[in-house]
Amino acid sequence: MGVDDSCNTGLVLSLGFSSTLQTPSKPYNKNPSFLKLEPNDEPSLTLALSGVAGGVKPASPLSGVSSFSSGNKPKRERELSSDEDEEGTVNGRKKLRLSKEQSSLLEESFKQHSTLNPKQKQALARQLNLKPRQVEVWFQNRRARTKQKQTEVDCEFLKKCYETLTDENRRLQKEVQELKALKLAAHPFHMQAATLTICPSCERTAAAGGVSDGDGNSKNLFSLASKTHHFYNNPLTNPSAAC
DNA sequence: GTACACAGTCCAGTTACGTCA
DNA sequence: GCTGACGTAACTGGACTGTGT
Repeated sequence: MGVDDSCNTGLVLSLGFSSTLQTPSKPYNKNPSFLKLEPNDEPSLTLALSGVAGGVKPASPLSGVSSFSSGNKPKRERELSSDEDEEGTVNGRKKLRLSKEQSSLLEESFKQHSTLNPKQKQALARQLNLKPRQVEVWFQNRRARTKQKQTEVDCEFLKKCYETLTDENRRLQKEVQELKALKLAAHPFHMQAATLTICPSCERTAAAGGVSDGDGNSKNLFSLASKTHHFYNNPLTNPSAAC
């Protein structure tokens, strides 16, 4: 799909929304998870150098080697408490199915806060007759699913944006063509110069083609065109951004 | 004040189990 | 009964933060 294609240009095109960036209120979160798009949010496209744009988590120079220097216990060993392998399974991985009551209570809790502090986790685990680790895992997976769903919704929204902008671009291109034709009809002698530009960023070059109007005033041949282009106040639809 | 170790937590990605068509 | 797809519990590894020494 064209929208998803990356060009290896080092540029990042992102769609942002002005009003409701929902971030969970907890100390550990540093990634912009749980970004929610609301129907009324104004989309804004930004173009930035990859890795320079805000919100991009910088890769640690030590990533990939940090485990060598870690003196920590292995995670598996650390996280398995003494009562945790009591099922007697080969690798301690016996999957259980949460009951409907457990699931609905977890859901209720998740609605109130998508992360848990240790006390909440303990309390919930006691209430559900689960291990705190299970509650923690459930919340992690639940957050991941929420994010995945949100990503899918965002993707659909971006597709629609793309289609809308494509249509808009087509319409504006057509309008430019019509205005050029109109201008040619009004100033047939300047046909050659008039074909030079359609873009405000080229205006300076075009101004060299200005002529005297007989009163000694230099007239910009492209004043009409540049006025037309100044309609593009919206950066989303400004064709000069593509230049 | 700084450096280090450690515990705790997060996320992204993966694995593996249970269920259902 | 077998099988593949799917949902999800559980795991792994890296990164980060807070705390104690």
